[in-house]
Amino acid sequence: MNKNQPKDMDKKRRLFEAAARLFAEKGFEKTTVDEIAEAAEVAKGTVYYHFKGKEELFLFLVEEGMAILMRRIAATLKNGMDCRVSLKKLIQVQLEFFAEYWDVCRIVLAEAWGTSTRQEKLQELLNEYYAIVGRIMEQGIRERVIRPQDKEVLCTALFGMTVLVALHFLQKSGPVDWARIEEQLETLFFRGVVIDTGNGKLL
Amino acid sequence: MNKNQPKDMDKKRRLFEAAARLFAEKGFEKTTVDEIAEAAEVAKGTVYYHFKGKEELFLFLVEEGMAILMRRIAATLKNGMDCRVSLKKLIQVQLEFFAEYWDVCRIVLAEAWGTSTRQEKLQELLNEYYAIVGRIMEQGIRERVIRPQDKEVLCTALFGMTVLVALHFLQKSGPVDWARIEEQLETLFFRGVVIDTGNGKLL
Amino acid sequence: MNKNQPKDMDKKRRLFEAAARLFAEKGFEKTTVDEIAEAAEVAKGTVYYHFKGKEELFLFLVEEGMAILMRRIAATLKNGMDCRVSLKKLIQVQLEFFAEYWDVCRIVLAEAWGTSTRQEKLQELLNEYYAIVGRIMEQGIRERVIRPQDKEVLCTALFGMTVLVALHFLQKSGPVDWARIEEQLETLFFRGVVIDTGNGKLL
Amino acid sequence: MNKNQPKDMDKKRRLFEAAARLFAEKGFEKTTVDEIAEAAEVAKGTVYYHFKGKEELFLFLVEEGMAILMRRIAATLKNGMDCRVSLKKLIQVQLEFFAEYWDVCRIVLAEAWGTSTRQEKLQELLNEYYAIVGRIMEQGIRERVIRPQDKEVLCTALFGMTVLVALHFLQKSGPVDWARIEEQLETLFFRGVVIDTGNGKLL
DNA sequence: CATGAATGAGATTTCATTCAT
DNA sequence: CATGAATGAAATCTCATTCAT
Repeated sequence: MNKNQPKDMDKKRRLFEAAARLFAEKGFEKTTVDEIAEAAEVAKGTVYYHFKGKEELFLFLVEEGMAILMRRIAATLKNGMDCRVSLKKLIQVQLEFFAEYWDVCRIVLAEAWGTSTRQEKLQELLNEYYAIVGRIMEQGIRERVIRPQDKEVLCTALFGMTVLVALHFLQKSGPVDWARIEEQLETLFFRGVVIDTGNGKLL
Repeated sequence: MNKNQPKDMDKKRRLFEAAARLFAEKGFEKTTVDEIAEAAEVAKGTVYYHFKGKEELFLFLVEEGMAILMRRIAATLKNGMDCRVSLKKLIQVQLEFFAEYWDVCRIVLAEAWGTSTRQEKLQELLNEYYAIVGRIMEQGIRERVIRPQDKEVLCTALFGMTVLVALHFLQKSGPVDWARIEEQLETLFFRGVVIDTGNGKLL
Repeated sequence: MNKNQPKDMDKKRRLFEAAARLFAEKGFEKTTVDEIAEAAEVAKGTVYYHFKGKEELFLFLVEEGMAILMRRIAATLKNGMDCRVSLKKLIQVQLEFFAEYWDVCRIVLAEAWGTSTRQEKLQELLNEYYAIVGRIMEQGIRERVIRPQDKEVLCTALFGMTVLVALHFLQKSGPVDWARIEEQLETLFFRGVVIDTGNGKLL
Repeated sequence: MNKNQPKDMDKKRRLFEAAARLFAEKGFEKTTVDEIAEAAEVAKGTVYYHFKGKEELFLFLVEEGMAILMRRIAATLKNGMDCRVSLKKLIQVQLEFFAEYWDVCRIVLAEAWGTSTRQEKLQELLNEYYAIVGRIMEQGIRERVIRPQDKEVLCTALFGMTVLVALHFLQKSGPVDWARIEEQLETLFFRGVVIDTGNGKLL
């Protein structure tokens, strides 16, 4: 038995990847355990050997994904950083993550909006994320760099624009110019869409 | 023969309303046809008399919802309107719609991110919406009111921030101060988060 | 209201024809009342206006068909006819009938072999037919023209060969040379397949 | 681990046997999957574990049945056999098979006359059978033992008489004298019904 | 470690028939 | 005469989970 053949390679990882792809493509409910096992090229029983059930596999998936995002954010943000730099880097890290973990991202978007246990868990994970971003916003407002506004609006708006833009471009086939998108999102989030007339009036 | 008695009210409509409520409350998959029939106070067979199946009922729902949004947008935007006013009203109509048709929106949001046939239909509807918003952006850019940027980024970003903010607040129980949210989104989208220092530099 | 338009023409007859075609194509159970009504271009309720139910429509169909066959046979056979002529004419009439009422014929073949009420009724009709043919055979045996054999075997064998041959050629597309088939069946039934060696031995 | 206990006996085989019995007793449509599962002493889900659905179970059944008939025919016919012996044995094997597999035969007979996909499969199997019989007829005609006639007429006529006679007697309750029927069918097929007058004239 | 046959609760769907108009 | 919306009993099928090997 050659343990180095792809077939022998970590069945748990294969399950993880197959599940991520399928949940993203068809949603949690429409994806069957049979399909996951088949896509991962393991027997159905193996799913239940590694995970307590479909639900646990799902949570494992999402938690892993969010943990990765969190680690990346933590690695990027330094104490004492200018909040504008923090936000700039945050957008950058987010776009990178969304592009790399497209599947996890779609899963979160698709499954976060109900009231089941699973969905509450997702909300929790999102809230953890909002907490981090919220602290940056607070700092900015304290330092009078950011317009004093409702933190929750700012966090969810930033997340919403970033994630939907990323998803939109990933759904289209063809190469994506991430640098350009990042720059435009940054400008949009920092300065808005309206060209400054210099007279302080928007309209 | 009083056609206005609740019991005489079009059973199809009753089904529509029951389904919208239940799908939003519990999601498409978790809602059973039995429940829909019971909530609509019709026999189970009646669901299949009016709709080819659960799936078709769902699509009917989503199309109706999007049609309502489109009609509201069309009724609000006038030719020759300043594009800033148009955008302002767009945000307003969207938030209103999200709040009023939370249930349908949640369905759309939860089902729009995959790649199956059902989801393609939703993508199509979203693209129609983007087309309308895109025209406003183009006008603004032409009139040098809006910073020249990628239309697609602007449209999806606007939709993303609006929808995720709305969803976030609707998820939390308790009353929502929509006027405040609307104002903040407007400010954010028009002027960005960074306080203008007057010297033209962001950082 | 022009009563002469095809659409207004005898709805009962239209139902009859649609049902015959559909029962023959798909069998009794697989054919739905909706389909019959649609094919006949009448409302579903109309089926129940003219017939007590699906079962009755079926029986009406088969009885009509068998009655036609019986009438044709009665019109062809004369008292005092040579039994060989009778049998010749019987084969002829049968082939004609099978070709003309292919549908009814397929229905009988497909639905006669169970134990439900419907199928017992069919058996009854077949037995009426066998009775007539049986009388010819009896006469032939009495007159020492026909080899004395079990009447039931002779009747069912004659019916079996005629109906399956007819069906086989009707199922193939393209024109059928009925005269040739009739002649061959006659030879086969009268003289068998083996060429007479004149020495009285078959083998 | 005694594999020979009835309970250990392949559940797929138990399903097969239960289905064959029930389909023949009550017909395909009237037999429910619940009944089949109950008769086979397995859970309903087990039916769907082994077969894609009721339809597939049915086809599996018919194919098995036809395969048995084909094997029996192949085992009986030897190369170089006199074609009269071949035909004699063919009738014998067919009658034996019809008597033994009455249930499967009834299914085939009841379902073979339509034009749907299911029925096309049956037509295919019948054509295979006709091909074998056809070769015997050809041989006989070449050897001037069989009256030169349309092969198709001979094959379908032989099948038709055999099957309808068998069915007729199986339908009646009570014991059947198969030897007598076989002998009569043989005489009929070989020599026809008319007593040879020696003068070469039929009429 | 891993398997896959087996399960059964519960879902979706079908369809002959009824009935008010 | 004819309709077609409505019904509900009964059917088919799905699928997460278990468990003996």
